[in-house]
Amino acid sequence: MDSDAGSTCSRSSSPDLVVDDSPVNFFSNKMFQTYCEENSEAGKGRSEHCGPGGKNKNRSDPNKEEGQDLRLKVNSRERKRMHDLNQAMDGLREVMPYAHGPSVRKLSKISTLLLARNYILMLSSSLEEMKKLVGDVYGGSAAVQSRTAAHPTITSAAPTAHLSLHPLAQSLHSLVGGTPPTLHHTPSTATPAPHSPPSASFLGFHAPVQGLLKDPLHLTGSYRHFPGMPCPCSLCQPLPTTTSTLHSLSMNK
DNA sequence: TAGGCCATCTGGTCCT
DNA sequence: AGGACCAGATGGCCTA
Repeated sequence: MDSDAGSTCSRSSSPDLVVDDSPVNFFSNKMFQTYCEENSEAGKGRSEHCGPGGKNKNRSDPNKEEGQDLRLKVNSRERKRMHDLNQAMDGLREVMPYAHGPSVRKLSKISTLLLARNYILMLSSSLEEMKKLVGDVYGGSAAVQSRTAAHPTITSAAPTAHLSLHPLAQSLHSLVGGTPPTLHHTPSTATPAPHSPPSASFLGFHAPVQGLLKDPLHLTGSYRHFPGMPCPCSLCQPLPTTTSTLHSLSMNK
């Protein structure tokens, strides 16, 4: 009943509603407002029927009207807060090296968080590797330090990730039976804009993996795996090399 | 049909 | 006092 409207706009973290990144625009969205109004009515009904939660105690309160208004306001705020949270989650999904698109099921919240965590860890370790590599190439850490000092943002993990991901992808997906496609190494385009977020194409993966893998984290086959990309499934968990904290990669659910 | 995921409501707690 | 944040409860939708 009441959740019909809710599910319509929230099931997919409001992809239909979010036509603008601005939260203000989002919440001034007519559709959302309509939903809120409808849901407010539904909320009343729900309260009267002692719906979810079943914690309604003062249904016969003399200040019922005021109490209801307050309750509706609080509910609306909470709803808005959760929508903001979902928007942020969508924003996180967008920058994750994972297949996007209408035909690909959206990552769940927990999977998004796990993937993001692994992604960060992988980039961190890749950055360390890159520093070592550059240090070796230029014969000393001084060169590295001078370069990083001059261009702090250029020490983005992107090239690093590209270099170190290659063996990672090979090893991981040979284990799971996937056939990691040849990584496109295009030196001319390998260097991203300094402030551009890491993307799959930048990391050398211009196309999704051909195979869809089953995984033990309840990700259905509709999820696409990128070779070497951090992935919430345990098979694709990157193997940390630098930090001890990386041993707890698989956050216990 | 069971289980996963999600949105929503709700009351409590903490902060400004 | 009002708002933000949190966690528990509940019910709907979807998929295996």
